[in-house]
Amino acid sequence: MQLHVAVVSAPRPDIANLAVCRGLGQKVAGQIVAISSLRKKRRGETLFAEGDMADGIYEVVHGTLRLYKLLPDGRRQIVGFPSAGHLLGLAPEGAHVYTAEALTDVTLCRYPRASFDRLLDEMPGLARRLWAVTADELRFAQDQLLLLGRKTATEKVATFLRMLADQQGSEDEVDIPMTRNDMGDYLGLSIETVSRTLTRLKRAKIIAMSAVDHVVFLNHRQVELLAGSQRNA
Amino acid sequence: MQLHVAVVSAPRPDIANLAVCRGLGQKVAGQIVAISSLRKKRRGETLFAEGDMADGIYEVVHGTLRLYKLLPDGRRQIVGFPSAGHLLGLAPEGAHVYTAEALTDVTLCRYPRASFDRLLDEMPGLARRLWAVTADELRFAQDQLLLLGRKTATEKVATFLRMLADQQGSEDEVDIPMTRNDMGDYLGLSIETVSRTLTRLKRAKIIAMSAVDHVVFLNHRQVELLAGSQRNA
DNA sequence: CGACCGTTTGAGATCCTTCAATACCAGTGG
DNA sequence: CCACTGGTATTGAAGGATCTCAAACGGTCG
Repeated sequence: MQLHVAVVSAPRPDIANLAVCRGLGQKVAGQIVAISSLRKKRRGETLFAEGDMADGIYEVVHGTLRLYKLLPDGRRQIVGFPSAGHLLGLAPEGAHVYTAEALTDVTLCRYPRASFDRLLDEMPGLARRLWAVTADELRFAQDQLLLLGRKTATEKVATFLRMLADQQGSEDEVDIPMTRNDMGDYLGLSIETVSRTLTRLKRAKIIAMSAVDHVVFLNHRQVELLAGSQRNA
Repeated sequence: MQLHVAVVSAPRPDIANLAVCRGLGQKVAGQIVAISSLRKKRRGETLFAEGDMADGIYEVVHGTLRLYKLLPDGRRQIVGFPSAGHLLGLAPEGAHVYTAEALTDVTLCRYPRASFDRLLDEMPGLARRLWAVTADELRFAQDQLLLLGRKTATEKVATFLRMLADQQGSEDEVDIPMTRNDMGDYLGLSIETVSRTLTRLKRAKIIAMSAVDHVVFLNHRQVELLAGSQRNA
């Protein structure tokens, strides 16, 4: 239902160096692009839901998604906010284990399961690359376990802001592309606690906010300390 | 400092079908065994610490480990209790991101980084297998995120008991091989809360305990409900 | 038997949540 | 231009789940 053909015959330049391909040969990268197709979702739309059969692997080209799991009564845990360059649906087989929704308008590159499997057999480096990517995600998830299990609300928020900043390559300013609700469901906090914590950080002159979705770090030292950067452990 | 030579020249039968090898050819499995060496640790000993250079990959042959991360002030989050068949140190490069300690006496099989890398190049199926294993661990970690971020103490404990039971292949009895302290640090709870929660489950006739480290499920239905098994979502 | 270590229980404090009201902001229609 | 509306964010007050501190209990091992 997408523009496969158009894409394949005239891939856009930014597709040419997709993250999956990085580190693989030129020819090989071409083969990957050949099986891919673009897909777009508007803000709020669902890409796939927890429990759906995983019929493909996706790479985010543009925009940000929200991945989450639900408890029967509706409590939600967001497990990630993948943006450009991230892969999802990496479970090699079976059903998706989380729901993926567009946080902003997004463009994705889709690799159908079957073709992808074939490529895995043909291209020696690919599986290894996917292993590396998945291992990285695992490491990230384990950091998040520490955050959810053992950090206080203030530490959680500080960690989150630093994380966003790193992701945006910004040293002392952050845009927050998600709502307080999303932040809360990512950090294991209520929306009110997120809000109050930000207020407290403002009052303590650790951050400033020019808008509800824009934070400036005033006291880097303190932010690092609260985030409990691994290096100082 | 271990019995490498003895092992390599006379691998014990149970080593022959290690988990890494599963699904790989007979010949290929032999090659893997060839680069491996056995290592033993006694209860309480440290296999490697967070921050140590990852010089190898380990597979648990016998016993159980405790993997954890620390905050600067000593707060601890246990990220897993790998037992026979599990792989660790799967980060393809760099430093270990958690500490690994022996929960019980353990036997491990070690694959040195360098030799392992060589094998990865030579054996097409291996990287893919490692990808699958790592993806599985990731899925598990994400379930744990939901637990830590959104479940109540009672739900956490119930989930934990069911998880242990599944692991032990037992339908309605569980041995708890770790202390309350370990349980707490795994579930993001204090040791007292773990204890009180178990007491409440006992009083509610949902479980019974013949010893501090042995639980019997009395009301399966209720345990499942509390654990919030994914399927009912 | 006594010491030790882990577990349980109790009481009080704390952090975070819940419920409720208010504030803010962008978009819409009068 | 401004009031109105809907959605999100902030703030307040009260309650509750979990934590901390402290003491008692229980099993194990010399």
